[in-house]
This record gives sequence, structure tokens and C-alpha cells, in this order.
Amino acid sequence: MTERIAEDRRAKLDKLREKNRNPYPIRVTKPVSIGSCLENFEDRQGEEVVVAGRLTQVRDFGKLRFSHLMDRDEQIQIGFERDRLPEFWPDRKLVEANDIVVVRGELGLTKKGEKTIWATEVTLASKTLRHAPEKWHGLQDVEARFRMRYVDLFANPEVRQGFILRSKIISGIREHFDSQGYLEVETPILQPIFGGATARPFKTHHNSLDMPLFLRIAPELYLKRLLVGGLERVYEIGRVFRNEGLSTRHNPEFTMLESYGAYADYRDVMELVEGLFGHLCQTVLKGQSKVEFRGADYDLTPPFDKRRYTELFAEHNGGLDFFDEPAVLARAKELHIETAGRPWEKIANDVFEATVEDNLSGPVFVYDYPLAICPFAKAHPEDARIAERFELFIAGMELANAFSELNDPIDQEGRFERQLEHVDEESSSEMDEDYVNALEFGMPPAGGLGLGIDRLCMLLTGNDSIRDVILFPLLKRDSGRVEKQTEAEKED
RNA sequence: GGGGGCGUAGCUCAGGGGUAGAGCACCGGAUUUUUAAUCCGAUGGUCGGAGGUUCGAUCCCUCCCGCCCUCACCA
Repeated sequence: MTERIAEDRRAKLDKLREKNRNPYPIRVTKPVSIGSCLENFEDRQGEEVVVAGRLTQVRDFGKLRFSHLMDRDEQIQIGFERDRLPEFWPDRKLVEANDIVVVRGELGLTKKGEKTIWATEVTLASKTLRHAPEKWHGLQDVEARFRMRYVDLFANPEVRQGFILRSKIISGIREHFDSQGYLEVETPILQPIFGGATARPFKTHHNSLDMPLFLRIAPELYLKRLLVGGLERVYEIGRVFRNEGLSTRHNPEFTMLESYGAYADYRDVMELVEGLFGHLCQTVLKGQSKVEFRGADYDLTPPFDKRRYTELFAEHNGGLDFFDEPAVLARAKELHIETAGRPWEKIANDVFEATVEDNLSGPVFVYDYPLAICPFAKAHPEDARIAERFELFIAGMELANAFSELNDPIDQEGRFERQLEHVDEESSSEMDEDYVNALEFGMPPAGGLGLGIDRLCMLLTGNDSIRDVILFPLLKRDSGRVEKQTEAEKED
């Protein structure tokens, strides 16, 4: 079969049209879910229902045929009998596996006790022109699954369930923040100055304003402006964009939750996060608190372990004091970490990442980070070198990042200025003066949180790769296939 | 960007310097209780792309494209 469209299916489509059967009707009878038909099924035999979905696996017995019908959540057997379907029966071979149909019928059982809808009326709702993937293995080819996610979703029910779960996770997050009095807001994705994180941005341009713009790397600085404005508790779930490499844990666009709550500090945010995980275990995981990820088990029951950054640093580096610059530099060289021309605190943090992070199975809050790598966090009242910041690690993945937000405009301006001394592709060459201006109008003390939704979904759905929890992960264009297709189209 | 692996029918996969293979799907036939139905028959391929070696390449070599894993950057 070299044609783009399966010729046999095209022929069936033509036959349907000849018989005045619309293969793509505008309106069909509204169905109920198959799941609702399965509830209390035994007591409802003989009841008439209308269901709809994709046909699978037709099993033909001459005057009788069986198939399964699949909708979003469930599937059920459909029994087609010649004598009950005078209208449909002559067309039965024109309607085949993979077609979308609406079936009216009676709930009943087969001789072997299989729950079945005995059809009394069958309407083709959409004719399929492509062959479906194999019924048993589904679509396995990873590349094809990503490029044709629409096929992956209907051919692989577990993929569909995974994305349904992702949707429920996001609903669960909204429920939790809403219940805590947080207001969901939206802030600019197109930003004239990028900030709020350390990452290379995507650049774009607005034509009529003739203005360079960046796709946001974080919503942080806009959300905190809203605290100045008095909204007090805000959160945003949205896409952020980072112009960096791809991996099983990184996609150039990913979904982030950020929240900011006035009159709270990072300890309160830890509780907020623990509460969130508790809520998700209750709702999304239906009371479960254990998840399996990459072959290991994780217990998400709060409270989580809490470990001080500098203590972990010493523990995994032979008692080394994080602030002992010459000793840490020596350790960095031992670990073959790039040191030349880089700020020492980044080098020291690289030592932390190289020696500690992979060993954090978690869930664990790592807290009290060195202030120098936390440009938006408040200093610890007892040690000016330390910031009130924590990160949540589970399965070696950084899932969340939070701090007691810096609201001192003069301190903030100074930290921006210090950042400008080391400008690279990952930091703006411009200070966000308006953000400092906002702080000068007064921002209440606040606890802020950033949480990677995709990684959370990986953990809760047990998927190893971020591409398995993003419906359409970024892929290169397959120029070979594209050329092949356009050539084939020209020949038509 | 570095290293490793992969790309064969619509799908899942085997094969391998000499006419390209299976199962499923599809097509024709049989069949009123199947559950990956079964049975009989038929169809279906630029073996990712372009070069090279060879009498002959899907197989060997080179380059290119794409995907996966991994390292680096990062969340």
C-alpha cells in the first residue's frame, strides 16, 4: 500500500455516498458514555441506550457479528444481528474497524455472559480513511507516537489514561490553591525583558511596534507585581519557554505553576506543598500515596524530610565547608567542573549538584541555599550568607523551588546590579527597573513557589520521559517524510 | 554539541551480497455467541534518503535525515 489513503477504505466511502449514506453527517444522536452503561449493568438488561465511539476488532459470523466500541474511558461489546438491523445490515461491510459510529441498542448479555449492547440502529458518524494500528500491539514506534499523537491516543488506551490523569492533576492543583484562597491569574508570555530565572530565552519580534520580545522563562516578576497591587494570594499555571537542550526531563516549552502568598514565608510554602501533595494523593491517586517511578518506590505521604543545603554539601564532600572558597575550588577541580571565569558561587553550586542531587531520592526539602545563587530570596535572619529558599527533590528530580520573597527594593536593585556584572546568554543585559519600581511601592512579605507540572505528572503517572506527559513534544521536522508526502500529493 | 543504538508491508516484527518474509489489518469466500474468533484463498514493499564498492546492494562502506538512550546545558 503505497498510497497515502487506503484505497479500499476510499472505495467504501464512495459506495456509501452512492447509497446516499453520508459518511460525515453533521448531526448524530447524542450518546451517553459507555462507562455510564456499565454501571449496575446486570439490573438494567433490556434498557435502550445510545453510545458512540470507535469500532475495534470486528468478529463476523455471517448473520451475526460482534465488535467492541471504545469511547474516552471505556469499551463495550456491540452485537450486530441481521434480523434486528434491516437498515444497517446491507452496509455492514462498509463500516469497519476504526470507524466512528453511533449505536442505539439494548443492554444485554451473550451466552458467555459478556456485557453487550445489542444494536437496533447503527449510524456511521465518521468514516476513517486510514488503516488503524494493529489491535494487539497498538502503535509502538516512539517517533510515530509523538508525531501522530492523535493515533497514539486512540490506539493505546494507557496513553489516553495518562493524559486524562494529567488533566486531573492540574484540576487537583487548581482545587487546592483555590481552597487556600489563591486567585488564578494570567501574566504576559511576551515580555520585553526576560527574568525570574536563569535560562536562555526564545527571541521574537513584534512587527507594528517594531519591538524585540522574549517568550517568558518564568512568570515570577509579574506575579509579584500583583502582590504589590494587593491581590495577596495569586497563582498561575502556564507555559514557559527555555531555549535549551532536550532530554527525558526537559522540553523547550513546559508547564509551570507559580504561586505567591502574602504574609507567608518559605516554611509556610513547605506546608502548602505538603498540603498539595496530600490533596493530589487523595483525589488523583484515589487515596494512594505510593508511586513507582523508574523502578523505585516513593512515598508521598507528608510531612517530607527536610535537609539543610550546607549540611548535605558537607555530608557528601567529606565534611567540606561550603563557604571555604579555596577548598571548594579545589574540590570543583577534582570533579572536573569548569571554573575559569565563572562566579565562585555557581562553581560551588555545581559541586553540590554533582555530589548531592543525584543521591536525593526524596521526597525531601533541601533548604537554606547560599544567598548568592538566589537573587529573589530573602536572607536568613541569622546568617546573611544564607537565603530562605528550598527545593523539593523526588527521584533525583527537582520538582519545586520556593523562597521567602525579597521585598526590599534597594537590596533587590543591588542584586540585579551584581547579576549584570556576569551577563551571559542566560541573563538579561537589562535590569527590570519597573520591577524594582514596583517593590518601592511596597510588597508584603511573601512566600513564593515554582513547581514543574510536567515532572510532577511524570512522577504521578510513572512515565520516565517528559515527552510521555506532553501531548505534542517538540520534534525536528522529518524533511524526508515531508518531501515524500508533498511529492505524493503533487502526483494526485 | 559528544558517545551508543535504531529506521524492512498500514501496524508489530523476523531476515540478510543472488526473485523480499511472518502475524495482524485489508480484499474474496464459509460461519448466529466471538472476546487477539476460526477456517480457505488472494493482495500489499522506492527495505529512511543520496552516493560508493560489486557482475549484482535491502545487506558492506561513506555522507545525510529522523527517533531513542546517555553525557553536557538546564527545571
